[in-house]
Amino acid sequence: MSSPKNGHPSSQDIKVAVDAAIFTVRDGELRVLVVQMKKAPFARRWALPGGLIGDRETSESAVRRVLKAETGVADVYVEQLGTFDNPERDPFGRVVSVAYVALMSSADVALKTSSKYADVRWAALDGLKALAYDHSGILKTAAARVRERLGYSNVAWSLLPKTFTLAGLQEVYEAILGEKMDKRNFRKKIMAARLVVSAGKVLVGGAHRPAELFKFKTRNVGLTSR
Amino acid sequence: MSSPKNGHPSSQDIKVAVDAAIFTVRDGELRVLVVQMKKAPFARRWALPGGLIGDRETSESAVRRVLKAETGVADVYVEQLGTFDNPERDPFGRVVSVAYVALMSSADVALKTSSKYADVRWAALDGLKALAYDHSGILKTAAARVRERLGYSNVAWSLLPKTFTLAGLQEVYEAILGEKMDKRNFRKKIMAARLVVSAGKVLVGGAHRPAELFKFKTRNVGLTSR
DNA sequence: ACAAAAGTGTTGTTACTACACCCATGG
DNA sequence: CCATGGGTGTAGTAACAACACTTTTGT
Repeated sequence: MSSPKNGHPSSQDIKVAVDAAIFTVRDGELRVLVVQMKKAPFARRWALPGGLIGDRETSESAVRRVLKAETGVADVYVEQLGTFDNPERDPFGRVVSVAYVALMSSADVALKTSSKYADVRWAALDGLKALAYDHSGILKTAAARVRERLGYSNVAWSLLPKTFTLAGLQEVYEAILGEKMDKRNFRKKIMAARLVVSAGKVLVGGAHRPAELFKFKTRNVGLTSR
Repeated sequence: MSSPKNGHPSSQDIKVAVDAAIFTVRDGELRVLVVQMKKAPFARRWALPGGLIGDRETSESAVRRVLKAETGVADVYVEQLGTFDNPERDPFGRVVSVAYVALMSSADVALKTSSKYADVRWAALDGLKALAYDHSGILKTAAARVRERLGYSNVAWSLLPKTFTLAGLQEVYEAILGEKMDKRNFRKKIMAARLVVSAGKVLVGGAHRPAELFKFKTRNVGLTSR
């Protein structure tokens, strides 16, 4: 059960936080938003953004608050990843963290370094040194979750503008999965999944044959069966 | 991040609990362990077992502690399901609950009604009225997770004795998935998954042709690719 | 000999992989 | 007319679903 019978023993002294692994695709690769810590013992170390949740706030709204604060973007895909609660994970005291995964288009985001952090950036996953707290572990789990979701859903909508070409969509898939795909097979699979429909327009301005533009049927996250 | 820079604001007043959806297969159907509450406002209502986590304890060890207390069984499959944190979920105060799924063989369990609860039982999933707190929602998510896991892993090990017949294994699958399967296809699939190997013995005492006994190659949970 | 559960193969369908050429446009 | 990326089909293979009879034992 969630609580003892009558009132709660006030003995427990645990804080509840959220951490967010916010992904985007940039320069053809999957990147994650990391922030640079100011204070010891993590000064100059990179970490995932996060913060304590409010007394009357869900963890999901706390994540959206953090997201908004770090990126200014609101309409993104957010999914709970899991709760990390090693008692030693935070040197300042007992904090359990509910971790989330988010996906967003980096196009419309101008990262603004808040006073809270020394720096903010979109970092490639490899070449990222040990993060503060247990964030390296969270990040690893988060990246696996994104790859897993991609196949069976339309989560890619939050990484793309409203209309996009199939080649653009394929680039996103390739960036996230880290492998090249066959163009014909990719298009067949996407069409078979029926998540996407023609926008009835073509992309102009390319120096070559114009590409047909598509849009997602829905921006709600739909898991395709299974 | 998990914490503000220096020490944590003592303002936050949230408790952290665990809840466990403990499943077994009994009489050919999937059942869940529920406990009956004693005190208002949930007196006589059923709920999932759970409790607050200790200051120096992980949520997983808290769940194993609860499991041991309610069933006496220790060696079971346990998996984190997710964290439920609606601020209104607990009328006694703000409690976020880390929910877990567990699977166990009900054969070797004698449920003992602890003084903590009015009653304890293995309940079929349908015909279960609204549970206390938000436990109906947790249970629904938990059942979906078990069905999802079953296909891609050997989690069934914790539902079966050390050696078992393929017919017995199939009954477990049918109970969990709620559908009949074809015997030949089932056996092919199980053999192809290579999670199971002959124990070199046969089941005696049946009034008919003896069945070959099998065992899992490993009791660690192995996800079969994908 | 019969009742009861154990065990076993084949066929069709569907999903995925590999692979190469013509098309439409801008310059 | 050429350079560039857009767009298309087919054949082989692997995974899954449907389906019925023979075998082994106890009584």
